[in-house]
Amino acid sequence: MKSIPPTDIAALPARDRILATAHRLFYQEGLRATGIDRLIAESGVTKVTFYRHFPSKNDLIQAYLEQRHSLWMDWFKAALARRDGPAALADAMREWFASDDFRGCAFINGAGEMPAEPAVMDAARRHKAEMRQAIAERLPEGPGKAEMAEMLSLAADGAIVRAQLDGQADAALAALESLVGKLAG
Amino acid sequence: MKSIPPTDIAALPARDRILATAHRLFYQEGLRATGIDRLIAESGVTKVTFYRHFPSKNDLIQAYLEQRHSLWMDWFKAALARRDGPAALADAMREWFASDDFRGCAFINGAGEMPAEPAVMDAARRHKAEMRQAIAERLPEGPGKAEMAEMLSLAADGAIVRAQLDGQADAALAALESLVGKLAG
DNA sequence: TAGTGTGTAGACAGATCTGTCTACTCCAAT
DNA sequence: ATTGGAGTAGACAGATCTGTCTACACACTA
Repeated sequence: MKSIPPTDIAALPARDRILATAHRLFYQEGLRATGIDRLIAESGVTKVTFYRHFPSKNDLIQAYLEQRHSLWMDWFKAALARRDGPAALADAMREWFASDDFRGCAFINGAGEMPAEPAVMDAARRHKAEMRQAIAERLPEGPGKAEMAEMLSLAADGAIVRAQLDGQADAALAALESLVGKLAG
Repeated sequence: MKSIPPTDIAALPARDRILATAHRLFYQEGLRATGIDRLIAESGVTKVTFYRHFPSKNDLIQAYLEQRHSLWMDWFKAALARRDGPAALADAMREWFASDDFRGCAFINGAGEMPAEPAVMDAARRHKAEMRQAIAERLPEGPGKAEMAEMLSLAADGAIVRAQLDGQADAALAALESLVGKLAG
């Protein structure tokens, strides 16, 4: 999976530069760890421009989470479609974990960091619900479909966390593949 | 599971009051979201006392993570010992998720929030490694033991994240129990 | 008694944070 | 030509943050 978002932002309009920079820094370094002066410097805009497009830092955080959700979910659905059955999930995770900028799930990270922000918690909940739905849609119809989607989602989140904390993907992927294999067998 | 750490701190020595307050606030609200003036006010100590015991906020964060690890792991091992087989894991999670102060895993939250702090990332990695080991130790000897421990750990982390983001435990527990049942079957 | 350790009160400093504002320029549309 | 939108430069303000410091009191031990 290529970086989300694009890293060459110079030709973008100011708003997109800000959002791309925010996306990169918020995801890599944390929401509160990223100050607006740094966002402004790296976006190549001025403060007036920054605040013209995003009235507050929280607005930018929300825009970042929306963009993240949209881009990630598009990628996820496409990745799941490349192979039949639950093994597609492991393949998708392998691809994601291998990307240079992988640092876990932005929504898990955000919810852990800013539990007092309803917008962040809502975004996280909705993101995960849609991830489960995407997984479910690729499963064969039948009485165990919903349960299988729940279990696969649990496995995926466990693997995401494992890969993030390990700082590398091998053990997470091995465990995920074993688990998916058990569930598919 | 009763709250970690104790909530009635008035009779404790100053250092323990600081650490207990830090534990509560860091876990509930986040590391950076908790400022030292608040810690000081709620600990009932002065600034000199605070800094006499913890030379910096980062030192306090580390002490918090160490205490958290120690208390949680003691509880986890005891909880796993109450029942034979992988179902003990689901029981332990049920107990934890039901506690009033449950807000996910302090180590996942910390790693998501402060990836640039090696001490936080190390603590998270070690915590999860010891959790996997605790799970493994309760499994029967055999060729698939290590793999099973890996899969159960993945399931546990997935359930932890799910319960945290949902803000309630039902779906997480149902999914975990299904998954554990599949693995044990 | 003297020394040490631990506690109190809270003022202070500098850094960093988020957000507000003035003044100006350029471009496109009317 | 005029207007509006979007961009520039960067100063400024107040709040919040982490950490430093003076002065003093009390308890315990040798």
